[in-house]
Amino acid sequence: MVTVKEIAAAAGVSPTVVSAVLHGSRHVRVSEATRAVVLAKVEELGYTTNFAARSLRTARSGVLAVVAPKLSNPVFTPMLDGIHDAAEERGYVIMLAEAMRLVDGSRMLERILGHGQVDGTILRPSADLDSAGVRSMLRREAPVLVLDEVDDRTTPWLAIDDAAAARVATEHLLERGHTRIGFLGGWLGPHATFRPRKGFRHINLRRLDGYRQALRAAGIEPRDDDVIESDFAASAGRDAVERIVALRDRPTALVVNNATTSVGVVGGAITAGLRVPDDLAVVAIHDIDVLADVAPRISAVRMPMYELGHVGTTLLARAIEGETIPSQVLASPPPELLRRETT
Amino acid sequence: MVTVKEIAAAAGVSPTVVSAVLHGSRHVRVSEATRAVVLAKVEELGYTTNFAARSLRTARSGVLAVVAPKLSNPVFTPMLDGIHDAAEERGYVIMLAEAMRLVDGSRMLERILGHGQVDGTILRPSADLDSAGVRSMLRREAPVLVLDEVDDRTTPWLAIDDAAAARVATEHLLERGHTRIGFLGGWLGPHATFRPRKGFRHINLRRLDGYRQALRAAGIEPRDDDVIESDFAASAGRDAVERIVALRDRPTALVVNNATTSVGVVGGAITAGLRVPDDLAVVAIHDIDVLADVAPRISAVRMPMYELGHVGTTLLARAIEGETIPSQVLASPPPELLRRETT
DNA sequence: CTGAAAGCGCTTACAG
DNA sequence: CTGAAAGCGCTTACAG
Repeated sequence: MVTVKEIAAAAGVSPTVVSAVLHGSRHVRVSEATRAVVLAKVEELGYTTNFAARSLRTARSGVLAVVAPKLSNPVFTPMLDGIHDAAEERGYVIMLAEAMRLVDGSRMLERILGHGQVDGTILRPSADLDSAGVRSMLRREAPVLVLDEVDDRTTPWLAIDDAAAARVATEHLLERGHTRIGFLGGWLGPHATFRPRKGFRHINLRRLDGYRQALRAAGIEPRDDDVIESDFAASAGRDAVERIVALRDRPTALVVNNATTSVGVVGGAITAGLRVPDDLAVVAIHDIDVLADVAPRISAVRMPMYELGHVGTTLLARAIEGETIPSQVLASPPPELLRRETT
Repeated sequence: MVTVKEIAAAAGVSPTVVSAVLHGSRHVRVSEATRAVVLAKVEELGYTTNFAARSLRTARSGVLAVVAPKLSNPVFTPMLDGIHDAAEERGYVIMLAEAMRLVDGSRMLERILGHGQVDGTILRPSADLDSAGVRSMLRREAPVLVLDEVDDRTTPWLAIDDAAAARVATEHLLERGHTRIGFLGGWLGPHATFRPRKGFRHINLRRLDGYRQALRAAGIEPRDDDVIESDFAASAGRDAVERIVALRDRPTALVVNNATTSVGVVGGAITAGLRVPDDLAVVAIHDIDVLADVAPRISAVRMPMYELGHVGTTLLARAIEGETIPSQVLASPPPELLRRETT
């Protein structure tokens, strides 16, 4: 392996100068001639940086960890794009980890908790913020930013206005003339397996709040039996629709709190012989590519996930540089309704 | 930050012993009593490994880079699961990178090409193996394994029997009585923007081969105009179906060489007023969750992507340890037909 | 404009 | 069973 020392020897300068040529220095000034010689030798001998050595010396790795549940969820795709773009702009590289895999003793958790490998972490929690792995992460000295969720502890967070998103969806259905609107999703009510900390309104509950606000604003009292608990799997939509169809007295429209589930909802409704949107209208919260390709195309509320990822990563980079960063709701762009064929 | 040296001082032993307690050593033996004291101090002072220092010393980072086009493609989900599982078993951690982002000068490429950060790379190429970034990666001394594709250069590869997958799909349609079967996908024929190297049959062309083999085995001469070039985007399926519907003389069944596209194909067919499968039968190559949730549910050939990722990662780990690994087609499990409602 | 030297924290052959 | 010492490759205050 070619080292700085070898380049220095070949170019007839000191390692100091090589290092300065490679990425500048406040203390060292290099003449154009020297710089050219060094660069030529770097090229000729095929020098590449040893990042382990650099990290050890500078106490910076240039790596950000991104932890999320089910990274393959298409909802995260634009968020990851935003994270990548901001990371590149700020000189960082991304290490991705599934939250589910961060069990005690996993290699990845070891690295996030250790030194010299990860400068900071973006954590997109699932409803349960309180796994042992996550808790130890929050105790680490390296900065953590909670993304797409609100945290009532001291960790800084950046979230979308989820209540507004559900309001936009519900208002759209109200405008289409519906008065009996259901809200379908996971981890919502008394049957949820996840128990939020006392007084803490997690992402799904904040959306539920928005849905209820919109109904009340239209003079409709929300009904608890129109809040339909389901799972997050794609198949959960089909299961839920089967239950809904069996009801004698049922909603004529649904706000579906999960883009993937909405595909199953519409698929299940059609299989059950319902006409969509005539017998059942559907709006998904979150837009994903496939919603525009199924038949009928599914209406959705676009969430600013790219912007969330981009702004969040920039905030984390600032935290790493020592700034104290504020927790906040992403101001713009607001959630936006995309009307398609299911409403 | 707590260091090995500090633990040693607190426990009244040398750094040598601390290191040996933390992860064994061929040369150093430690008594149970000493071990207990060291571990107690590690716990008490909250020691965590500095991975930069370890990597520098051992010349191993324990990090594998995984490079693929569009990681969010659901087709890759099980492959990434397999990679993660095998990595964990072998003591590695994964760094994910989008191939498209590995442009010249990107931070991530820099790291893959440098030392001390990445021990080896799994490369799932897109049809064009020849980007500048990829080429320089193949020139690096750190091992590279090409996954889910065949490479005619010296890089070792592990691939699925893609011809067999297309054969299975085509044979199923033949059994259902179809005699006019089309093959729809990207980068197939003379109109493809990608030009494979002379004599090189890339993944899509190998599937095309399998489709033709199955037709010929049934005594049907493949027709060039039944090979329908499309894009990989989900919307490409809708566009392609519009073109197909417009034909006076058209296939009654399609093998769709892309799971996401197949959703658009079925959606577009329904929007165009076709009955699926009566007017148009569809089989996708690759099974993804959503195919089982749309209406009608889409038939597919399951590809062993989890196994591909798992075996491939194990091979790469062996290559890193100095073994010469053979290029091969994954022997089992074979591609398997999942019959649903579109055939 | 350039060089000599120290040191980041770890692991490991070697000596006892 | 344990310790002293070297060194991985880099960057950086400091001296000139």
